[in-house]
Amino acid sequence: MTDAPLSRPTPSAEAWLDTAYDVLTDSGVDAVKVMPLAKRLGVARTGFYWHFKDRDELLEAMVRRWEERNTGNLVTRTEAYAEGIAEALFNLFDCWLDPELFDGRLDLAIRNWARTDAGLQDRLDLADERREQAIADMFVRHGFSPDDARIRARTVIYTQIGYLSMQVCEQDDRRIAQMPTYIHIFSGVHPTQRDIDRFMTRHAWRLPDPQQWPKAKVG
Amino acid sequence: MTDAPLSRPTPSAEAWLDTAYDVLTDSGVDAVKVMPLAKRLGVARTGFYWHFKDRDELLEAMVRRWEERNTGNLVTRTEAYAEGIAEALFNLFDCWLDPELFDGRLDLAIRNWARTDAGLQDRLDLADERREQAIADMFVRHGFSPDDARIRARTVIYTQIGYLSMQVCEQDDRRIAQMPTYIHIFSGVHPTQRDIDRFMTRHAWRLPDPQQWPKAKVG
DNA sequence: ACCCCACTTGACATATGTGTCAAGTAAATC
DNA sequence: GATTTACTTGACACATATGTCAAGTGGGGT
Repeated sequence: MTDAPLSRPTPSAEAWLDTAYDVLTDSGVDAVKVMPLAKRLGVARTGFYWHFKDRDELLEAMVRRWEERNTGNLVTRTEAYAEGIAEALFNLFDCWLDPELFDGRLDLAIRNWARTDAGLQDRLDLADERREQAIADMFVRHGFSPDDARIRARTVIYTQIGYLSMQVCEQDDRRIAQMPTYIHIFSGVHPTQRDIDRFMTRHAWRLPDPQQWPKAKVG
Repeated sequence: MTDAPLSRPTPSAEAWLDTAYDVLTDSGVDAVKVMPLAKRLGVARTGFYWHFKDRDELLEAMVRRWEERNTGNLVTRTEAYAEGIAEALFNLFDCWLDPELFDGRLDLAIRNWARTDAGLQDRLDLADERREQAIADMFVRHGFSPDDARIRARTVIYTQIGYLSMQVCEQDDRRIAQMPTYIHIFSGVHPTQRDIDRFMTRHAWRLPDPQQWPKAKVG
């Protein structure tokens, strides 16, 4: 694992990286091997070593891609302006819908990989602590006690990681329809119609039919 | 993968199996290889093939071990008698504390493995559906609407799988202390002092100091 | 004392992976 | 048109894995 920042990868290095990413996210690190990647790219295996020192350097590049993405965006979403806890949670939920904000498949792959790589596990623990703290702070800002906020933050995080880990595949519209209920469970508060509409409008293009937007419950 | 039931393993087959289990649960399937297992056991690698047809047969035996354990016990816990939803959830939480009832490490290992094995993923999906249904039924019995019950069941399951997936390591007493709060989040109801005492008594031997048992909140 | 059964072993054949190196190619620069 | 630069290649050396097989060992039953 090098410390030097990977200097603007050439198109071909990029291709190795992209293929490695695909394999990592859908089969795990153990499947990221130079020989199969070469086969997939239809080039000679040895060319790899011109672009990367060794397999580890490729893997390190992938970890970078992850670090620069998931946690930062998530923390930023928790800091967005919100009138109440429901709106704040809706803001956070944007991450679960937009792969640009949070790459769930990559997060899961990194998480599994970390199980057998102590160094990576340390980096992951740091990321997790940052995420948990950011979400707990959000609850505190909306009037929850610090202890309660921390456990609620964990519930939110564990639920999302559990969702990813269980490979649930639902269509966006179904997931979105359930989100107001999740908000109620996580916060004890029913989102208002205004909260729901704001969220649904933001994700309207993911929803086939605006008539099916959920209605707020009296609460 | 054979269909014949594994007939009463010899002591030595048992040793292969146990070692394989250890490696599976702490490094994943990809690490379960005959050669390293042999090294660990200090015997010749080839002896393995007297006890098992091939590597797949060993893996299949491990999946059996999992199927015969986790889901069955969990479903049974959801069916235990309970005066209210809080007590019912406490009953379920026994699984998260007693490795005899639910082997979290094994569950996680199987889950990761299933990501690259379609057949196993199917078996896992069936297990997950059974678990979800059992927990949802439990909520319904305690007065929740079917839709709400289902999402609450998912929250409970995802939270636990997320907890496992995140490799959180906390001491039993800290986890136990937080459980009443989780109960409140999952059900919207604060457990009574009676619920808490019943649960704490059951797990007293895991708790160093009875003075620190949590107190019920007015709710 | 014998042999057989349960089990173990080392040698072999083969596949798949890593990484090095000197030679090859093709396009841009001089 | 010659040279340099960027990149690719096949041959080599080596490690690690799977699975087969014929030969070996050692304890219990006859």
